[in-house]
Amino acid sequence: MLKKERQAYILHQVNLHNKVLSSSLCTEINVSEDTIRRDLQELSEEGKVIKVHGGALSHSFNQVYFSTNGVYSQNQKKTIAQKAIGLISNGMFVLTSGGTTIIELARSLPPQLKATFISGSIPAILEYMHHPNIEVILIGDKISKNSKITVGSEAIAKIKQVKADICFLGTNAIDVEHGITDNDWEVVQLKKAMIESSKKVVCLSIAEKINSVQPIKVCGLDEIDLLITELPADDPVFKPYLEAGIKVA
Amino acid sequence: MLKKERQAYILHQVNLHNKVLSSSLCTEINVSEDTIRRDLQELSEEGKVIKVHGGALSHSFNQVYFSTNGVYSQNQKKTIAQKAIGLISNGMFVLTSGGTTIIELARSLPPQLKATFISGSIPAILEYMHHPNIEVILIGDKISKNSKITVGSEAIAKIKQVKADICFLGTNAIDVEHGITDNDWEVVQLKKAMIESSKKVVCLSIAEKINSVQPIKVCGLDEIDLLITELPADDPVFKPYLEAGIKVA
DNA sequence: CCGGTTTCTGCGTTTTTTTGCAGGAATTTA
DNA sequence: TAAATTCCTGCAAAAAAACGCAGAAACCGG
Repeated sequence: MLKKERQAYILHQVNLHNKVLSSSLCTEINVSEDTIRRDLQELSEEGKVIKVHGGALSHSFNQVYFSTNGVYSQNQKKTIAQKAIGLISNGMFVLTSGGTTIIELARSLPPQLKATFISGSIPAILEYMHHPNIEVILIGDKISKNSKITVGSEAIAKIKQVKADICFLGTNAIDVEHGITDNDWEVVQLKKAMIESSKKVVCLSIAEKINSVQPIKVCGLDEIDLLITELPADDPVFKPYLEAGIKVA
Repeated sequence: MLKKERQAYILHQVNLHNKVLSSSLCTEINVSEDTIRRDLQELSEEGKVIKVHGGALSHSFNQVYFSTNGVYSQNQKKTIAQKAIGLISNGMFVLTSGGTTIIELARSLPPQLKATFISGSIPAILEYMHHPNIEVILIGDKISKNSKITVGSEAIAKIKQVKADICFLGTNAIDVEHGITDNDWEVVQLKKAMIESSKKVVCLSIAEKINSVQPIKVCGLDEIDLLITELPADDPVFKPYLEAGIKVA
């Protein structure tokens, strides 16, 4: 096998699988590891692949996972926020949890919207406060420094006193079988209370979190009215969710 | 699994869920905890994640909102804050109002201090949250956008449930004859409640505000235990206050 | 076709990287 | 305060990479 041929094969494999192992290449092509290493070296110098210890990665792999993009998935979150805003109308009482998607929602609220937002999330509250026409109700209690949200029985009791028109939950993991799950016990208690206190429950989740599971259960899918992601509602990934009776937007 | 691959997975998880536990990662990827720790170490050195005890946090989520606004008369307020800090000891329950002097106090708290701070002021809460050892209790209710503090009957009711060791009031105006006065009716109600709920009441005020009057009365001098300004305690301006039975520091 | 040169490849050795492990220190939690 | 985690340091084994070298193959001008 010619050198050029070999390198073409390697390149092909890298682009196909986003990664190659030197060890598997040298058994596939039946050459020594040194040869493979030299090939990878050259391809790397030409910028065709990214050489790493044990093999090589495609350039796209690096772009996807190590993007210097400041805020992760911000564009997706903006899309989600826009869809969510369509559900809010003047005069509504809106309960929200915390999380970066909720922050994006808070930032994207149209200035002329007049509504009342209720939350215990400090970052979310900060955004709501900047809005000219929104009334902000803060849920008080002990602050969890991790999640930057008020947690505890007082907070839950306060939430239970409310009857909100709609509740937006930033979602950490959603799965057909396990429903909504999360990783912070206290935050889960809050979310449960929020769900109980709202006429309509909307989950905001970037598509990547779909079909993932976290240790603590928030609620089953049956308690969710609407799931919002950045994908179009007819994406095949939603089929099992639609069958479970959940609406998708 | 290649090292880069592993790190990409970790980064992905962190950005997705805002936090990861070393323990869960090492079972997911099936490597030792040391390896995970080393990966987190590297990613943290590259600024991709924030390493914490037991795992890592996403950088975007941990972003702190710094109110870098140039504080008026900052040096005087720093002096006041230092004097005030001397009154706080470990284990205390501390009630604070809002205002820039209080913010300065919050920023100057020594890191090893362990105490519980209770407030409805959003800027103050932000500062308390940055402190490693302080428990923060947030007073909830409607937020007044003007004063960035929660106001209303719920907030007052919550304050009345507390019995704090000490209460720090940012003071807008103090006068021998009229006592403490302010210009926001709702904030005044809060301060009154705070005074009632505290064993000891301390007024923080820059000297400029001494002998000035505002429209709404908070309380008379007799309800104040201590007045702190940036001036030395024996400054002649305090003479009438000392005669009125108030202590000055 | 031929001698000389260049390039390529594989092998042995040395060096570097990676990973897991044991202990003791530090931190968190009850 | 005591127990349990988690963290750090040094170390050793395994894997991979780098290096030097030599034989083989290809190339090339005459």
